[in-house]
Amino acid sequence: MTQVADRQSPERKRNKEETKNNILVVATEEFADKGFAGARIDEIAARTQTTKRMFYYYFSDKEGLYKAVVHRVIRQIRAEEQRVDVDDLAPLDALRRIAEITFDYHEAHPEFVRVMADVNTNYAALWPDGKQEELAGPIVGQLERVIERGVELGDINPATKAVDLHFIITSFSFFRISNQYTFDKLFGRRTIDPRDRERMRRILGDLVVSHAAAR
Amino acid sequence: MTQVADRQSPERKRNKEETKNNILVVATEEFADKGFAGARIDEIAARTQTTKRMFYYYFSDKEGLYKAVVHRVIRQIRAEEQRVDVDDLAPLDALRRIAEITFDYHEAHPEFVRVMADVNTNYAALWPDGKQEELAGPIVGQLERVIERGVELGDINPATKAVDLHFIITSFSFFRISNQYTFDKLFGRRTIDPRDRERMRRILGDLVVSHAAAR
DNA sequence: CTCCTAATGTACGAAATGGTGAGTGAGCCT
DNA sequence: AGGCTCACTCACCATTTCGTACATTAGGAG
Repeated sequence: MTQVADRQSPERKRNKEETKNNILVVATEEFADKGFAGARIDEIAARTQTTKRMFYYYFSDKEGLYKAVVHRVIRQIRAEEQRVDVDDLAPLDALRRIAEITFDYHEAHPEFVRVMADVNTNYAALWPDGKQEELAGPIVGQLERVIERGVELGDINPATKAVDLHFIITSFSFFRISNQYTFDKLFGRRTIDPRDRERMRRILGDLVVSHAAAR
Repeated sequence: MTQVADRQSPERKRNKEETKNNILVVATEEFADKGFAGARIDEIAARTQTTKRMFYYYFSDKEGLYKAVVHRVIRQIRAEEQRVDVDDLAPLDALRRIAEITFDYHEAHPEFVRVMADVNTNYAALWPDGKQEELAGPIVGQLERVIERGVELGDINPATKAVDLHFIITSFSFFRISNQYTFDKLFGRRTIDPRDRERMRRILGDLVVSHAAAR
C-alpha cells in the first residue's frame, strides 16, 4: 500500500487541485452574476473554503482568474456538444435536433450565457490563452457533416453554410436567456415561461429547417 | 423683443437643459463602453464640460444617471421605429422591410446594444421609471397591423404572433452586434464584415418571411 | 441696483477594493 | 528523524471610487 492513494484522498488537508477547483467554481458563480467589473475578490473569498491570497497564488490576479473561468465555461459546453450523435437521423431532423440541444443547453446553463455576454462587454479583451480549435469545438464540423449528407440526398440546399446555421441557432438560444429581463419588461412576456418554452423551441427548429431545406 | 428668446440661446452660460444633456451624452458613451459597474463617475466628469457635482445635482446618484441613460437609448430606437411606414408594401415585403430596419438600427447604434446587454447583466434591476408602453414603443403594434393585413390577403399564416416575429428579428440583430467579439474569436468570422453584412441581412429577411408566410 | 435663488465649482472624506510581504506548517523524500 | 518545499494564512497597504459639505456666481425679479 503506497501512500499515492492518500494523495488524492478527499480528507487530505493540502490539495492543490481541489483548492483550485473550489476557487474556480465560486469564481464562476460570482463572475457570471456580477461580470468582471462588478465581481468582488473579497466576496469570492468569503464563499470559498480558502483565503483570498490563494487566488493570487494560483491565478496571478483578477484577470487571470477571469480567463480561467471563461475557459472553463466554454470547455463545458464543448464537452456537451461532443456527445451529440445525430448520424442516424434524417438530415433535416438532425439539424432540428442540434438546434434543440443548443436551445436546451443555453436554458440549463445561464452562467455560460452570462459569462459570454460579459466577455463581449469587455470586447473580448480578457480571452483565455489556448488553441482556438479547442475552444470552438466540434459543433460547426458536425453541422457540416449533416449538410453534406443532406445535399447528397437532395434534402438540403447546397448553398447552406454551417456557420450561418450555427449563428441562427445560437443567436436565438442565447438572446432568449441573455435578454430575458429587458425583453420581458418591454413586451410583457415571460420569455422563459415554461408554457412558451415549447413554442419557442419549435419556432427555432422550424427556422433552421426552412433555412436549410432544398427549395 | 422679449428676453425669452435669449433664455434658449446657446451662448447662455448657465443652461439647465444643455448641462443635463451634455452629461447624458457623455454618460451614455461611458456606460455603453464599460457597463454600470465598470463606468467611473470621475471619468465621465473629466469628459464633460461641467463638474462631477452636477451629476448629483441633476441625477441624485450613479444609479439615477444610469436609469436616465437607459431611458434615453430606448427612447431613441422607439423614435426611429415611429417613422417606419410600410403601409404601401405587400405584407411579406413589409415584414422583410421591418426586419431590415431593425437590423440596420442595431448595427448603426452599438451603444443601444451595449447598454441593453448591461441592463440584463444587472437583471434589469436598474430600470428607468415611466410607463411601460412608452418604452415598448409602436413596433409590436406595427407588426400586428401587417399580420392582420396579410391574413386577410391570404399571404400570412393566421397563427403568426407579432411578438414572436419581433423576437426573431431582434435576437438575430442584437446578437450579431452584442456577441461579435466572442463569435469571431470562436468561429473566425468577422461577424460585421461588410461583405457578410448583406448576406446576413438577407438571411434574416428570409427567416422572417418563411416564419410568417402562409403554407 | 439689490436681493434671492438656481446653478456651478472646490475640496475633501469614508469606505471599498485589488493586491502583497512575510511568515508557517503539512507532508514528502532520503 | 529531520530537512526542505510548496500550499497556505494573516495582517496590512496604496489607491480608487462614490458621494457630500460648503463656498461661489449668474442672472432674473422687484
